[in-house]
Amino acid sequence: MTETTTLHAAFAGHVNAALDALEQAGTLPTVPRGAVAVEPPRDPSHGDLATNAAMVLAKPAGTNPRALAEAIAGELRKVPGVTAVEIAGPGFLNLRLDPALWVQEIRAIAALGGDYGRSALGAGQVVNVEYVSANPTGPMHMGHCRGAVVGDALASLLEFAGHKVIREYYVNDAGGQVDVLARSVHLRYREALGEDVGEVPEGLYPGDYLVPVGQALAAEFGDKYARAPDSEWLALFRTRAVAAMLNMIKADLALLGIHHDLFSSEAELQAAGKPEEAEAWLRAHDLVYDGELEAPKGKTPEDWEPVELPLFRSTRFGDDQDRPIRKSDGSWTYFGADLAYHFQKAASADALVDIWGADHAGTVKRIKAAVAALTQGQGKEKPFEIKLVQMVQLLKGGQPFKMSKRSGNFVTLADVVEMVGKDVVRFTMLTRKPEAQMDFDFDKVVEASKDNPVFYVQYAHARIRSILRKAEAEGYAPSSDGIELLGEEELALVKLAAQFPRLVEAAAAAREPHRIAFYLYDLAGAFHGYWNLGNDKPEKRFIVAQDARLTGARLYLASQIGQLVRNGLALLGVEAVEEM
RNA sequence: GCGCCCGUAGCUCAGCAGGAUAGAGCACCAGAUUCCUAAUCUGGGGGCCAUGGGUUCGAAUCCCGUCGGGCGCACCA
Repeated sequence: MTETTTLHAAFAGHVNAALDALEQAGTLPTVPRGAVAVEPPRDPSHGDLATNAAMVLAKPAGTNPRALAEAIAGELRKVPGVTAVEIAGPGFLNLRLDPALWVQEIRAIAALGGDYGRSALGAGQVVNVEYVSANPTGPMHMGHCRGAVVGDALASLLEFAGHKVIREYYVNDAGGQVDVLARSVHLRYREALGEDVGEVPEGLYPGDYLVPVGQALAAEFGDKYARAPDSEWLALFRTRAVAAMLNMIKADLALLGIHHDLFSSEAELQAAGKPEEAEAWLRAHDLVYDGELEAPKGKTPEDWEPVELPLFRSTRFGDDQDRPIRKSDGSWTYFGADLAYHFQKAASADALVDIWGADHAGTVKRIKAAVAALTQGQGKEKPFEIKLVQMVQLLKGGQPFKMSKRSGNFVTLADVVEMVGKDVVRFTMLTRKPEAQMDFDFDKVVEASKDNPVFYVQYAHARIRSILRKAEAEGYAPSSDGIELLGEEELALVKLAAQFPRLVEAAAAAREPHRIAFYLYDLAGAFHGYWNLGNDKPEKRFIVAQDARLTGARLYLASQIGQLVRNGLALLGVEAVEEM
């Protein structure tokens, strides 16, 4: 065997081979097997692995589950290492495996090291993951944090599952907000020149973070633009301000260990005429027309008046109303530029994933519609998913914490990372499924107590490193020589470890990195439980005096569990610490 | 009014492409420390999986209605 095959992958293959054999023998007609699963049963007394193949295939095959189960069982009994195959319940096939087979899985972890769990599932397909994409008008705040962490972990997970991943950030540097930014910076520029500007007027960004930007411009240009009309400085100040904000955002993201491959500028996209190209194509296919915008649903504002605008026919794709791609002054709406942007992304990827905040949920339908229309027109529709991460409610001592970029009085990501650390922030954001709302209580998280699952997991790794150090000092070394000496308790740990590869695939397919975090928590729990056996029973400790073979085998197991914890934490971007 | 997300133990949440008796942490109760890190572990009580229907061999999981919470609803981004 030149390639190391993990145990679950091997048995998925064995079940498949058994079905092949039955097809060839004419026992089973050729039917799709998509729903066939091979997984450990919830109840360990049911065996080591179970498959639902007979139940799932009975109906399409026109036979009954028990009869089919008998036939499959016959094939599976031939597989080396299978000690028993039982048919249970409505037609489950429960397999019991030779413990030696499980023990081999430890060697697989050792052989593959950091690659244990890596999958070819993605088959090299290029997936573009766009995440964060916060407006470049200020530093990152906690509202951006969840999407940033989830997107980054998802990107790592997809990579590990065999995709080529592009980590992309879309820079909205073309709209009205960046003009406001430029004017705010101009104010700070005049302030830096000695002018008393007083309070920052309503409608401009008041945050102190713009002060150094104004100072830099004052140092570079003197009072050249202090009294000049904005036509002379607006574009320049906008460019400078956006660049400064982007640098700040990149520094903030770096604190979380996040680095994008690509920053795409909306302004450059527009300068290159991409939205015009998209519009022309959509008009040619009757997907954009000049029409009257409907009044908003619900409460209609007093100043509502009908206008004619170029509209995209998103209602054809299930949206509530057609959406404008240009404003009445002819400039692009956010949507108009965004559809061109997504079209551009689709050209260099096999699939697209966007991570958005839930406050943008209302625009999902229109952009999905536009991407479907445009990529269909290009030949084949590109898979495009939008993962919405729900709001994070910031609490401090039970009191809600308000965040508002305009007030300039918000909780920055940098502050939080400084307070609690990157690992706590990242892990905490991943210990809840993204589509559920979340409370982030500072006092709780700052506590850094055992309430934080991240410590529980890191502690498991630290303990492993600790025992390996201690053993080395006492002259023991991990060794697979005595691996057959490992018993029930060790096997339970191995069985949990062996699930990692299929978990990676399931999590990647579902685009749900949080599953890795929960798995690591379980794994850490199993390890701590095993460790504590030694409290009552000295013979269950890792280091057993006078038994170098058993000690070596247990250290070998510990070492591989440590490797596994590192592999999982690496996907989440959390450090595996040596000691605590 | 409409769209999307959520509703599982007292609290915070898992539940793996419907699967066999619904899980964990916290809190509560009872225990464990001359012991490789007690930042830990062992045992116990606690559930009409919001609610009413439907789909099927089987539903916390899929479909429809209702109730409750969140987000959004012009040319903003």
